[in-house]
Formats: sequence, structure tokens, C-alpha cells
Amino acid sequence: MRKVSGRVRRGKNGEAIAESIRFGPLEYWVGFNLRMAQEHAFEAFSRRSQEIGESPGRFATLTLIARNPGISQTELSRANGRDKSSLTPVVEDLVRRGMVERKRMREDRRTYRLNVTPAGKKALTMLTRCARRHERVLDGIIGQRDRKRFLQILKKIAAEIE
Amino acid sequence: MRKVSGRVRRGKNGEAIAESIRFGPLEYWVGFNLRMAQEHAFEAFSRRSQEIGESPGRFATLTLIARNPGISQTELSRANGRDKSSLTPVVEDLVRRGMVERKRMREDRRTYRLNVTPAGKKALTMLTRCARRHERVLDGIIGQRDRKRFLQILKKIAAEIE
DNA sequence: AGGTTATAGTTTGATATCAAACTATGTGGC
DNA sequence: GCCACATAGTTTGATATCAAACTATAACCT
Repeated sequence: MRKVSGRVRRGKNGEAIAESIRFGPLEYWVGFNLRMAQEHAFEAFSRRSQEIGESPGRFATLTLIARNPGISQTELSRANGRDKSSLTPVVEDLVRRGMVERKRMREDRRTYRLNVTPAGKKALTMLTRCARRHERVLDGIIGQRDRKRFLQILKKIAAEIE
Repeated sequence: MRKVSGRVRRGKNGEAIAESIRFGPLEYWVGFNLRMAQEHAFEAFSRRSQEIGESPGRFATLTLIARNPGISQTELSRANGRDKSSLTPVVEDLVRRGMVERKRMREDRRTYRLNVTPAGKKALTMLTRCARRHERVLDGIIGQRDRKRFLQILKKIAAEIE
């Protein structure tokens, strides 16, 4: 857990006086807490995936390609919630490292088809194991009882906000 | 709402066949859905705050300084959940634009004390109004009944993960 | 067929972020 | 006092991201 209330003031004699930060309205606003939760969770997953030598962003990308063989980069970028231009270097890197194969479509020569190679599948297996461990930790924090509802709300936010 | 299932294949006669993306395990994993919810919510707030000419990141920063007068940059970075080095350009910009005042501490000349100026308070008022509108939208999506529990879980994740 | 419009992907420029190295200052042991 | 260590903030280098401009190809309309 990251330290958050590390505010310390020195008294006359140099003794430490711990103070906690006042968050004001941020305290009970969903937006702020959503950001904090996401960033902490991402950081935790990032550490895990780096242990097996993969960047965390590769994970969703590889999964989506594996589950949707022949997907194009634009489709992938939408599914992944990023701009298509962000995907260019990611796909390039996956191709360069032999995880993903990329072929021009016959019928539409603007489009690429992406597929995961055997090497990519191996990496994905490890990443998935790693993600499952991460999910178990999250499950433990959320609790079985609330998990389903929590997930529903997250999906609803992503789908409906604007 | 961002389009997510825009996958289209052409049949023999050129008719469009809409296909939806398969998310596999991502579908029910908290990590992925947390990311999607956060990014969509952030994007929505970003649009709102840009209408009044402020970047969204400034908001939490200004609020925290206003609620904790004399806070140092390191304390602020912890409260805000970012690295202290990320704060350098943000504070610089706020000072340059007359929103925040920054003084060296007497007792410890390494440390700055930050305070919000009257101009900063004015900007903060507008930003807060904007954030309240955003929160009302989120509340509408989450629903009164689940809101409190949802917030608790977000806080728990941020606090306990690792 | 030819011109207009749309789409797939890349490039470029801007911003935000982190981590590690760095500078300046402060603290504590001896 | 001096040296080792700690702390506040900045700088630097790397990565991720978006948006807008761009290139190439395709589709559509008359």
C-alpha cells in the first residue's frame, strides 16, 4: 500500500507531528477514487507482469488477438479502448518479437489481419496465469458477495458515460 | 459511448456482417474493467473541464492545496498518488498562471509551502462545479442504492492492493 | 470511368507519467 | 566540526497515450 498520509510537521523541539491530508470533496467523489483504485491495481499488475518480462499493456492486446484471430488493428484498438495510433508501436513490437503475425488482407489491402504465433501463445499462457493471481487478490479485497455487482457497475460506467 | 463492437466482415455479396469482439477472460476480470471504466470516466471529465479551459489533472492538485494550505510538493504528490517528479511541471504551470503561490520554508529550506491564490480559488470554484456535474452523471449510472458500497470497494482496492 | 468520400494504418507533435540520477539542504553519530 | 545518511525538489530519459495530418486503398455516385 502506498503511503498517503505522510504529512509531518516538526514541533519546536523537532518532534514529529503526523498530520493527515484533508481530501475535501475528493474523499467521496467516484471519479477520484476510481482513478486511485485503477492506478494502484495497474501498478500491482505491472510489477507482477514485469517479473515474467512482459509489459502489462501487452496482455489485453495479446488476449484480444488470440480470441479474435484475424482481427484488424482498428478493431483491436476499439476493443482495447485506445486510439489506433497508439497501437502501431505495440503491434510492431509484438511482431518484431515473434509473438504476433501480421498479413495484409487480400480483399482489402489497407487492412492487416493479426494472429498470435505459437511463441505468442506461450507468452500469453504465462501472462494469463499472472493475471489470474492478480484477480484472486482483487477478489479477496472486493469479496465474493459484492464482486458481481461491482463488475456490473464498472461495465455500466464504461458503456454509458459521456 | 465509444463504439466497441465495430467488427464487420463482408459476405460474398458485399453485405456487412457485424461481429462482436470476444473478450475472453477480460470480460469478467476486474482489472480490465476497472481500467475501462476509469478511462471512459476520465475522458468525460476531461471534456467537461476543457470547456472551461482547465486540464483535468489540475483539479485534484488545486483541491488538495486548497484543503491543505502550506502543503509541500512531496506530501501533495503522495496524496495525489503520483511521483513527485510528475508534479514539478504541474506546480510550475499553476504558479506561472498565478493560481498557486510557493514559498520556501524557513525551518527547512529544501521544502516549499504551497498555497492557492485568490485567482486559483476562482478557478477551483468553476472546476468544482464542473466536477459536481460529472459526479451527478456517475451517480445516475451507479444508482443511489449501490453508490456507497461501490465507493468503499474502490477505496479498499487503492488501500489494500499489493 | 472519374471524382468524391470513407477507411486502415502510420507519422508527428503534444502531454502525462515514472524511475533513476542529481543538487541542495538537513540530521545524527562520533 | 566532519562524515555518512536522509529528504525535498529538479532533471533526464523512457514509455504510453491522444489528436490531427498524412498516405494508400477502397467504396460510392453519377
